[in-house]
Amino acid sequence: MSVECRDDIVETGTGTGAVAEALLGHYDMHARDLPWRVSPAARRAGLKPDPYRVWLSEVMLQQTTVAAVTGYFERFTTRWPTVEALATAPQEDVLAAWAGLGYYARARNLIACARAVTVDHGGRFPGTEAGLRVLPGIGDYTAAAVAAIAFDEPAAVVDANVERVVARLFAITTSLPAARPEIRKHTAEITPRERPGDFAQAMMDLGATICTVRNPSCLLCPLAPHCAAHAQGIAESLPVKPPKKAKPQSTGTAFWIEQDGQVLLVQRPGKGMLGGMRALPDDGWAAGRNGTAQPPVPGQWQVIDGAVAHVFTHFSLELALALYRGPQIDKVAIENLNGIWWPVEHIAEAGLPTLFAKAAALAIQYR
DNA sequence: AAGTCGGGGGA
DNA sequence: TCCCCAGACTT
Repeated sequence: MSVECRDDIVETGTGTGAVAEALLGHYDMHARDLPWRVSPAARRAGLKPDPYRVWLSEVMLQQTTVAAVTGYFERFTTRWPTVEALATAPQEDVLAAWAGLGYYARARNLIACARAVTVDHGGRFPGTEAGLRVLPGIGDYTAAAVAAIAFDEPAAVVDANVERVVARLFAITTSLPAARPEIRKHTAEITPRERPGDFAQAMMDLGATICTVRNPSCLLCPLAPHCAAHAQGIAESLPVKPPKKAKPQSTGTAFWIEQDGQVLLVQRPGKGMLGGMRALPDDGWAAGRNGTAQPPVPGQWQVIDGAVAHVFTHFSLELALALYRGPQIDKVAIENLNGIWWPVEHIAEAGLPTLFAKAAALAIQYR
């Protein structure tokens, strides 16, 4: 029996492997300065990240870029500095603060998770990956990330950046998602017992700044000597992804009913598209389905066709805007249909999702 | 395994 | 335009 010794395969165990060593050395010099991050220097001096801030940032960052999250993170942590503060906030306030960030189930789960941590765990996040994993809105990735970054667990943190870096490091040509188990196994192999949180963040920094989807900067990459895809000249082609499906086009109408300086809003159903969010009344458009164009009340309407074009994850929407032109409406009767009369001057604080914020901005021009 | 669920930034 | 992003959850 022979033993092959390769410096690009890192042993599991107590030591820091060659990949982790090279990566952490680079991270110590080039870590991004992010609002939720404890710098590697501060971290090594003993400063621990606040699990609440780590968790909040990770949930906000799910399928969302750093640039989009930064402002939201600052506003949330200023307004709700602790998990208990967030847990006791009214749901509508949290959803309104989340407006524009997208994937609103995250906000609903954020509240549920904050309340579970406060009520069931005395305000302290579970310190293990398994303990975190069962909380609302915390999946495989987020459980591993919080465990590693906030609690120093050597968890395998696999996000889209790590998938790309690892697929290239090991020249994995199996297409996603079939390659995921293999990627996870290799990630676990190269994750060090020392500084697992910095390692995870370093991998994500690398994916975001050097090991990019297109035009990776292999000449600047600290892992290039260990990278099988780079050696084969196939880095940019990995990971292999399945072809994506075409997006159907839907049409719908949103309705602007304004009286006495107030506009009629509704709260959308708690699940599904834009669930729980305040919105303009609409005609029931949905994924791959057109709305009826039927107004919620009879009367005279001015219709602006093609007012808003908006692209969702799995379909595109062309939204018409219908402006109510009278006669006078019984406002109390409308309220009984779950309507909310909102001052137009303060529409920005209604927390409308971007689609309806666009429609509202146009309506205000035409009123 | 496939579908649902936002929005914006970069090329 | 197209592509992707610190994914989770449901069916």
